Amino acid sequence: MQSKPTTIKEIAKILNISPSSVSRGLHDHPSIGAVTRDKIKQLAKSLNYEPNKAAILFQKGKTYTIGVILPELSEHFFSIAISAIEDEAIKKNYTVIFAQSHDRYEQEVKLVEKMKNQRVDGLLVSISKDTSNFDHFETLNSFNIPVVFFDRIPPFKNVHYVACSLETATVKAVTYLLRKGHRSIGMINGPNTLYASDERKDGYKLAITSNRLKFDPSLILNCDLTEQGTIDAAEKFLNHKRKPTAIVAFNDYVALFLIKYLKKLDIIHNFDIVSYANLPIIGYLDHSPIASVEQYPYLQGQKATNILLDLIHSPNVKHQAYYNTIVDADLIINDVRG
Amino acid sequence: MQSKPTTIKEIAKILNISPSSVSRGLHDHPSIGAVTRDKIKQLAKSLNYEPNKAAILFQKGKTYTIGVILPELSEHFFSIAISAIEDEAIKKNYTVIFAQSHDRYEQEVKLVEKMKNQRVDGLLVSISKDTSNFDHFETLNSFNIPVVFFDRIPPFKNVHYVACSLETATVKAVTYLLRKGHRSIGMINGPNTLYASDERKDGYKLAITSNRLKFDPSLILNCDLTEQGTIDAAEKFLNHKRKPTAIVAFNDYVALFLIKYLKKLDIIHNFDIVSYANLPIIGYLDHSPIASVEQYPYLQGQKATNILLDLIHSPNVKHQAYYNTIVDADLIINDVRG
DNA sequence: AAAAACAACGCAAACGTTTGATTAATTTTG
DNA sequence: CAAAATTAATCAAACGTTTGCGTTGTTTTT
Repeated sequence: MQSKPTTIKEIAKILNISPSSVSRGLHDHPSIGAVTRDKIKQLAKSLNYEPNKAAILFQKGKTYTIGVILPELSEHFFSIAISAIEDEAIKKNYTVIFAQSHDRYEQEVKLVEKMKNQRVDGLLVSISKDTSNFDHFETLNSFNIPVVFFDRIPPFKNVHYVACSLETATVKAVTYLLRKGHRSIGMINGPNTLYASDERKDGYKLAITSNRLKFDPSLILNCDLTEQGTIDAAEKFLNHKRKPTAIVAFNDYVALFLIKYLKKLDIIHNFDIVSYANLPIIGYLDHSPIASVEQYPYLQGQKATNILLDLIHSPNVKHQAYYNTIVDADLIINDVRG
Repeated sequence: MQSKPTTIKEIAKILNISPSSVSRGLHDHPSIGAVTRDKIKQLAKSLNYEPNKAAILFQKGKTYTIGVILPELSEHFFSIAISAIEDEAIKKNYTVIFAQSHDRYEQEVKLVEKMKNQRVDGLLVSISKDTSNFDHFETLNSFNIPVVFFDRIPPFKNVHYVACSLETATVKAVTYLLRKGHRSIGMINGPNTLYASDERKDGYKLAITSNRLKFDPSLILNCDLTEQGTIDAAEKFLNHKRKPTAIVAFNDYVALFLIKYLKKLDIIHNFDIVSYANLPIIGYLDHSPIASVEQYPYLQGQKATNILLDLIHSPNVKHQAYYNTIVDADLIINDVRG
């Protein structure tokens, strides 16, 4: 009893007109009579006609689909971002397909290929941790598939991207700690492959030097963002000749690992920690960061999607201008301490 | 300079053979010579040929796409689940498209329609809070689109589903509290439209009665799962003639609202709270539930996806047997208290 | 040596929709 | 009233791939 979906052809046959007329009728094409148009629409509705999207996509060479590649959907930041992407896409009648790179470069390369095969109309990408080569995105260029990077973006400007000004945010964060009287501030930074790491570093430097203090590079440690990596960094700080009294953590996960470790050593009260917001309930922690950089994932997702849709709809001319959108990050002070 | 993707036709023309031969060559069809097959494959590779998926989908009437409809992607449980779904789907070369009902029935109905239009090969659904009518899924039946429900499932058995035995889990939870000496245990339950609410209620009853205690229905309160709803329920418990000493919260969000409220009143220490796991770091809370029901979202997502793919690949016969898969939930005791 | 079997390929239709070109019917215009 | 313009509809091709069937030419079987 499997009923096949109604087609334009069937409607045409019943009404004794041509399929093209039906198509035009359904699309309010000017060269169709009002009477037949109404008859077509009425019958279509009563037969529960649904356009066969596969056929349309095939015919038009467009898929009305945007692809999203991100490192890890279970990370709160990305789940919020893709939630925004879907909300925004559905408004414009686009469908979202997504895939996770699981922070692996090779997987990312494969997924870009896959998305290309799927003929997505555009691609939204947050690059993986260990992506330093960006050739796989070049291909998309020649196929005229626009790409907008968000949050985790490549370290150059000649691409479209939406990201936070983490530099500015970091300046705010470090300045806040300086105002609180801290004179030795450690930073557990991410890997150097990430542009986000550069920004944090630059912000740190800028905050220090513009307060006429001397910048000590050994107070910035790189970290692979794992728990062990965080512990290693923390240990180095504990043995540092200028043992920091405050630490800027790369993100809430690092902050969490750090807090866990410092709690275990029972020295958590000797430190003020500032982090970058990833987790929704970090503020409810026993010992939580005293301030957090809010990166507005929903807003980033929204903006990236709108830019992408804009590029999709814009004429095929090579853009020489790139969207380099910066979403302001804010420092959220977490007054209530546990 | 926008290069169009290579097609089978072009390959055929270059090799002076027919498109059908090229197609067969690429698919290792038996009735094609080994020599030409290799020539075809070689040329295809060198021309960077990628099959036009839209065309194939159209031709075959299959999309190799599964749709996922869930209430809210930013909820941790669902972000984990869909992460599993995608991981599982990509293994079998399926693509995932998803959409959020935002817990609204009307939206869910629309999305089911949309998914049907998209001609998904199958659908994975976690139903919205206020869905009590399930007609919109009936349509899919006649179109032979299998549906597997997961986690939030309809209150009847003649559908495919994967869910937790929340009844069993609740028995475990309440029994645990009874063993700890609690004699008045409150439950902040969800809305009655959810099957999950029934299960919790049944589990509660079962635990109480099988311990030869009398069941007091007024100790189970329904809640709309909002912060205010939680507070309302909490207030009722505080004014209850048998004021509970332990509370079973519908989920971590409710627990969070509850803890916040009880902390504000500074009576948090008078209560033991048990919850159902939604949030990754609930254990790090200042005051956290003493135990948590783990529902294994990743596992549920995996199983649901595999069942769906199974149904997709199984012959079109009407199944009279339904997959009713129960994933065991575990009670995780949270020994370390803040 | 004739008949049968097989291997390797081509032909053409099909999937559902859109769209430029065309025709037929009607109305307007000088 | 014939010619031109307008309206309303049809025709046919196209999008890329797959697949049942038919057609060769070659090899094996009797």
